Amino acid sequence: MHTIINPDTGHHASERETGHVIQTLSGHPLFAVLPAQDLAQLAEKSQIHTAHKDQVIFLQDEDAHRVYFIKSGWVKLFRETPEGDEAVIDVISSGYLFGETAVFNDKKYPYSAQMTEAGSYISIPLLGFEHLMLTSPHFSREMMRVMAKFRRHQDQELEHRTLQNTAQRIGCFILRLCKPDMKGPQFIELPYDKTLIAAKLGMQPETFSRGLSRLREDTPIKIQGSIVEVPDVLTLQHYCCHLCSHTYPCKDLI
Amino acid sequence: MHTIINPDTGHHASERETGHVIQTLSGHPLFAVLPAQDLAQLAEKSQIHTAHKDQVIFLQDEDAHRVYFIKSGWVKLFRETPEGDEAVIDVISSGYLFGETAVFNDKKYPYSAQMTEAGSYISIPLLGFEHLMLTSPHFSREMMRVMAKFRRHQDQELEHRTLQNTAQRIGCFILRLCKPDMKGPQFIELPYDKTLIAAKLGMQPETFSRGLSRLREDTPIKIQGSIVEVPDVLTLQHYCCHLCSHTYPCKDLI
DNA sequence: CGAGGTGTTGAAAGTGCTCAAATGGCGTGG
DNA sequence: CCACGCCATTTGAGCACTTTCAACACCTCG
Repeated sequence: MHTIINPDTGHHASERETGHVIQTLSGHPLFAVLPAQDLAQLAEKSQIHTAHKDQVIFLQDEDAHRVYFIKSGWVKLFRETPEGDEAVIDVISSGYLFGETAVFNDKKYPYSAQMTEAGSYISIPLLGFEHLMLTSPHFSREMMRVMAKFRRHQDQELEHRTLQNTAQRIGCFILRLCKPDMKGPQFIELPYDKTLIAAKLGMQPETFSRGLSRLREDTPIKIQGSIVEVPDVLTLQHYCCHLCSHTYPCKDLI
Repeated sequence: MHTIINPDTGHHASERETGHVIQTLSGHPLFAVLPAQDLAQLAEKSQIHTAHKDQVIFLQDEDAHRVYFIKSGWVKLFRETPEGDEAVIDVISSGYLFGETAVFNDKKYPYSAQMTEAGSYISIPLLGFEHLMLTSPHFSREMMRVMAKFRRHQDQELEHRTLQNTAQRIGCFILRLCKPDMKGPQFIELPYDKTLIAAKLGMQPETFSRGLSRLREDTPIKIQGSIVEVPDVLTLQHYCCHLCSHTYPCKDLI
């Protein structure tokens, strides 16, 4: 059921593709600090991949040869227990880097990565990435900035699990999809499966469904399928955030 | 009840103290990579502090001027919500660095730090630390290694909250205090308050107490006060780890 | 001895999970 | 076009676990 991509069987990058890679990567603060020459060199060795839904990008504990950057679609990062349970570490989308922590320590991926919506991503050779970290202080500084930001994100995640109930966690999830400054009603589309959102928030699908109902009772929110209407950000914010040590808007991660 | 230390009122480091700082820091892989000269320069600007129980080292959102390194005692890292609830991020001891994520992003501490047992720590000027990261690739590489390791630690923490019940989390906590290779019985002393352990594991003190009782029923473990006798690591391991995606021994963090 | 802190225990309420079943949408094959 | 089956989602009922509130034991310290 899992399809493995061999990262080494990709075609050589065409010039046109390399240009595309450069353009995509330079949108990320991490690569934006690189001199054009370094970026071009890295891009030449990188590849663009398209992936179908459910495609596995790598598996936990596999030897890591490449790091990845999402262009489109959604990627689930997760670990599996011997019993077959799955712990979702994160679900990330366009503009996010993953697999990069393998550069340090044991050069094995610490989690599995799987596409949950069809999309595309760029793969970058680990060695080139590592080389940049050793030669460019700006690059490594930026890398540390990204890592530090992610750490805060994780701290917050853990805090939420401890202090918030399920309805509040769901509300917080929706809140992050809203435009914080926008007054008045806004319409949000849930970015992926409710089942997957549940897993990401650390709850069962049934609990998620009930949590959504409760949110509907407790706040003026309206939900139809995957469309959520938030009549007023402030009300929702008051409902979710009063148990949290962070102040809204608390945008995190890269 | 909170006592604030002003990091700037410390005395100038004596030569003898500087030697001590060098010796302590060089025990950490992060500082071990530094050339003797760089380390000496950093140590000169660093200070040793002794702290009593409950002393506050810094508060969340405070401007960060120094990073810290524990020599002895235990330090609680936590955040507080407007409602007065406390989320314990971690409880760390000798050999651990903290406050260092403030170097990146906004130069504010992302959490509060408080001594929970009397002890001592070294404070290092943020600027000197930052300078090293920009000038020494080895140092910044090591820094990233530490950060990456911590990230895995956090991933595991989150997984535990999702998949393990309280008794198993407690068992896992005890297991980490054991010598993994040692056959036969071993005696462990709980390193700090049960109340604090409960908070670190994300549960109420009562739940911790009951979890301990249940652990006593389900495994051949014996507990008297803060002394735990583990007759056999394997039994405990089987009890706690079968729901976890990591394989014991799963030592983490620095 | 009394006060305060730490840890334990009991009872009741709340929360989330499990298992089971129903609902509804959607694509496929007839 | 419709019937069917599959899958995601919802709903229900019962259960297990955790929290809450309250009471109490124990220890230490003044």
